[in-house]
Amino acid sequence: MDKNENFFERVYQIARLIPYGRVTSYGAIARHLGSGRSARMVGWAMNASHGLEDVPAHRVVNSKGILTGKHHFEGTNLMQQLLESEGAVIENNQIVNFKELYWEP
DNA sequence: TACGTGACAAGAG
DNA sequence: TCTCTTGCCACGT
Repeated sequence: MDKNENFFERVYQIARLIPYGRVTSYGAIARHLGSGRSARMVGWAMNASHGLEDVPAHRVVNSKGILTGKHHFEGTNLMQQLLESEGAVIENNQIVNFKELYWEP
């Protein structure tokens, strides 16, 4: 039981550590968890974090800085709106200044 | 218990 | 340089 939340909880914790106006990638989180190539699991954990307000999933994108998961948000551009609100520049579902906002745990 | 799925990443052709 | 394939791990059915 607690094991289940354990892995998820770690992903949430990392996401919660992301400062305002910063973004990170699934791979970075996965690598921090010790499973460099299990980035898919990070996405899965994010899927479970929908109802959690403390998890800024909109700040988590793939290594390209593309808002891959925006499809999972309520609005079509909610994820983009949130990121733009934080000073990010989104273009074509991709963060233009991704490397500038890139934050590693 | 076993198979399929999933918001990715990296390597090889 | 671009596209395709494989690997990875845990959850859901």
